[in-house]
Amino acid sequence: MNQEDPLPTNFIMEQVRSDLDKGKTATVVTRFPPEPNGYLHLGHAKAICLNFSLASQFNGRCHLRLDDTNPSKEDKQYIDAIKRDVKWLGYDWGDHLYYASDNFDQLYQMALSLIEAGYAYVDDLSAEEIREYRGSLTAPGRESPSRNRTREENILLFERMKNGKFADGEKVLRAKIDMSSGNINLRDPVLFRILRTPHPRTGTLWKIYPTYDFAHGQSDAIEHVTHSLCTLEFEDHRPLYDWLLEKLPVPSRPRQFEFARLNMSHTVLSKRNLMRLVDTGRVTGWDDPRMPTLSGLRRRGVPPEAIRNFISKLSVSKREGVVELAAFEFEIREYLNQHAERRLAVLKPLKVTIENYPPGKSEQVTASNNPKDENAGTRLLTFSREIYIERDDFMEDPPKKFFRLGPGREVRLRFSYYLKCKEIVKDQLGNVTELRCSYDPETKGAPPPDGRKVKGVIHWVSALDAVEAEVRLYNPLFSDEAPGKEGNVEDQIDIESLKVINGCKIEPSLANVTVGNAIQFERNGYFCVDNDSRPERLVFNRTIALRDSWTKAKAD
RNA sequence: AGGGGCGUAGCCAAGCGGUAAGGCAACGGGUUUUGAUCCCGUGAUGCGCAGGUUCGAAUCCUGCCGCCCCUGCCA
Repeated sequence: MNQEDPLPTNFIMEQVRSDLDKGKTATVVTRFPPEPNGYLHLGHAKAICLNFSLASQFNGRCHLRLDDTNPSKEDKQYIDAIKRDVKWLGYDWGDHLYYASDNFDQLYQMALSLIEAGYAYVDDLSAEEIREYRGSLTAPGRESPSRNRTREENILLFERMKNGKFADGEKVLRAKIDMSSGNINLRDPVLFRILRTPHPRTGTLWKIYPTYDFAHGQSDAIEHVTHSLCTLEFEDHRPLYDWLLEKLPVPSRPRQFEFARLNMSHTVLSKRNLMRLVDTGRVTGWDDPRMPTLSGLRRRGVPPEAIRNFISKLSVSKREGVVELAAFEFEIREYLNQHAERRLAVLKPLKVTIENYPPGKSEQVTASNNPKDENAGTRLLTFSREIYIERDDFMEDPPKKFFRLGPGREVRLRFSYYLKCKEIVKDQLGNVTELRCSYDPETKGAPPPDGRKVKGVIHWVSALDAVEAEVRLYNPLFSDEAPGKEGNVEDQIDIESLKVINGCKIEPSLANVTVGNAIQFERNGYFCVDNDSRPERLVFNRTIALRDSWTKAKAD
């Protein structure tokens, strides 16, 4: 994964370069440390790309570390999903898969050494009391009565915590730092807590678990991580991160650097909100194609390359902002335009009978698979007397700038002939049910001898070999720019975010497309086969529509 | 008694004392058998505000203002 677009420089790269130049470190080791308590989303993608590409640019390495220090929230199912998603994004951690839980024993020993050094103590205070003693943002905290226990007593108590002699929450191990610090993280933070919940990996072996603050920096040190990247809300934790590394017998000295997390318009990117959407059943699951999860984007047909390009163009800074959805959509189209093969598919079919084309006759026309890629080759399409065109490509009473079909109008059928509308057939309700047209046999793949021009080119499918399919059209989950700012996200879902169309007529070659392949339905958008698709019932997802200046112009 | 961050175009963002990169969006124009793609063009006399230092300031100094984060035994 070395061949990415050149990354714009950013403050973290500059830091690394300078550390290398000054000899502060010989190699670069980063890590992506998700907690296995949910599915990865676009926000994680930023962290993944950042950590992996930073390491690869400097010929270092990036670890995947599952930060599994809280068994009450974590679950095994998430671990596999996380690994699968990171791989799908295009990154490889090689042999460097780690778990914070691998370090439980070492962390316990380190805690012991902190106690020995007089920097930690077992506290009897309840959770509520600790909160009370902590003080407030503007008032200093008070020292716990347990703060001055002897080392011996602390060690004994800590051992008993470990051996399950106390109930959950009865005691905690705290660092002894400064209850009057302006930084609340330094007011004797909790290092270990009692939790009888079985752990997905260590089972019932442990009755106590380290907190994030105690586990993270030390795990970084144990893995010899050099640059530990995290998001802005951990800036306040850095003094504690450094304090622990200084006091503990650690094998290396990692440093923490913070960057702004990704926010995107019309999207929610917090585990809490995504979980709500899933739990309330407002989406079909974590992999609903409308979800900004990696599994959702994958099912939607968004190529991992597009995600990587998007992230790499964002650059990295400490400014909290909101990236417009359009910037992401641009990268999806950009990639798909180069790589997706083109096919003809009629979403809302309108039957056309070509009166001057002999009944029973058919012929083949050649169609380019991808004008952007000569190697993609060509394919043959059947042309016949009866075809389907898009309902939206016909208007009985067209406005001035409408270039498509209308009574007496002529257009080109893509890759084949000129077609002229002679007559409209309607049902009793006045709905247009069929068009009777004529074609010009002298226009097959070439301009007519008389040089007349048509402005419109429309797609079509022969009634002879068209295949039926279901197509699911997606729009952003939220029409609101900043969903969830107030109120519940699940109540803000745009009902237009999913439209299912049945009875679409698509060219037969589309029946052979497999999951994971991107296809452009010409003039419509980029599509992929959904997991729900079966040979007898094809289902396609629209990844994203083509840019459309026509409907935009119409709206003005 | 508070602590930690951040302010450059609608959005993202370079810039590191020498006279405001780039991308997205938007808007014009051209090409086109996808109203797509592609190509060309248009935007900050000004960098949160006010002072100061300097020949010269988005960059240095001072003071304001605005926004975000922190009082889980979550991460």
